[in-house]
Amino acid sequence: MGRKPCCDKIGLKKGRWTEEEDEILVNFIQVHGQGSWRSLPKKAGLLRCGKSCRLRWMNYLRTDLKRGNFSNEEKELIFKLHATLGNRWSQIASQLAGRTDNDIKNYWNSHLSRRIDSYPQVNRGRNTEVEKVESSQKNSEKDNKKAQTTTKKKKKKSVAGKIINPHHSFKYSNNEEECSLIPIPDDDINAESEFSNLCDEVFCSSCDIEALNCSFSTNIFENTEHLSIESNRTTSEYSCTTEPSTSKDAIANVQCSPDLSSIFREIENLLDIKETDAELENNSYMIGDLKDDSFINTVSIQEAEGLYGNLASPADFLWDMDLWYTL
DNA sequence: AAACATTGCAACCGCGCAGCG
DNA sequence: CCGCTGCGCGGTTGCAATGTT
Repeated sequence: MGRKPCCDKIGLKKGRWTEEEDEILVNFIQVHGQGSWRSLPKKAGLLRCGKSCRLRWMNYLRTDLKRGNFSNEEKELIFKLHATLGNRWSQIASQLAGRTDNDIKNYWNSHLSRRIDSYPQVNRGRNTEVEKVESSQKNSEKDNKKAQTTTKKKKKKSVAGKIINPHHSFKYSNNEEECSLIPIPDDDINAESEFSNLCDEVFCSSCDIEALNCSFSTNIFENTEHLSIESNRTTSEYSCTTEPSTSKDAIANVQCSPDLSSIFREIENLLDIKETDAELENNSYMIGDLKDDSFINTVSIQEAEGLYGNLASPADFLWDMDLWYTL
């Protein structure tokens, strides 16, 4: 026996709500209050399903709802909460006054997700393994396209000064610099958690002793004396190769914290441009447009830092780490 | 100007869960 | 403990608005 429908759908209206229907619903709830959605339509005289009434009220007619564009503070909070909560939209919505889960879900799907496709997949709620694989495949396709465009760009210049975080490996990997490696203790290895396997003992041979903070998903350190790291800014993945070796065998693709890419995307967001190529130069992020290869803008490091102040979660901590550098 | 493609968002659908008898 | 009911959630769809060719 199948599940009983939530209401008798025969003769019920579907689709967009009219002003008259809205008025009837609002008036009824103002007099009788919320609750008993199943019986509400009949009592109120609406030819709608109870669920439809509830949805209309919760997502649109409630007086405490905030309309209009999401502020930068709200966007930042959504990023932050999504990193820890995944697609638990109702929980995210509970942290944003006046925003509904549907609002946030829609905004995420249409605006934000495409900007952070490459973020590490942390606690993604009820997503299945199949969905994760599919998502990963989609991202790869996008990244491939983007990579094809990016290769047309001129090679990046080196950055003056030291950067003590994955920026540096990113920058130097383009120049095929090597990083020497100090093995991390066994008890630091925990394959269960992407972030718990945090290695803070990777030293870059080309920039004295400064830590590169990367989170590795697999133990790639055993019997490895040298490690060369290539970073893909678009995917936030670091592909590692051992050195010396007869050939540069890729031994692992490791996921790293959202590095510069997260900042770049935020900048893209702020400047309302769709696809950029950005680099750190002269104490500013240089923003170029991939479409016509033209220079667009610079954003100071202080401005970029300001985007990510007072962050607390593990993921955000790593974002913060991305901003550690000395010049 | 028309046809087609893309985007944004309101609304729908099905499932899981909690409460209750 | 079991089945029923209603609610809430997250995924998906449909369509109007907007952009592009």
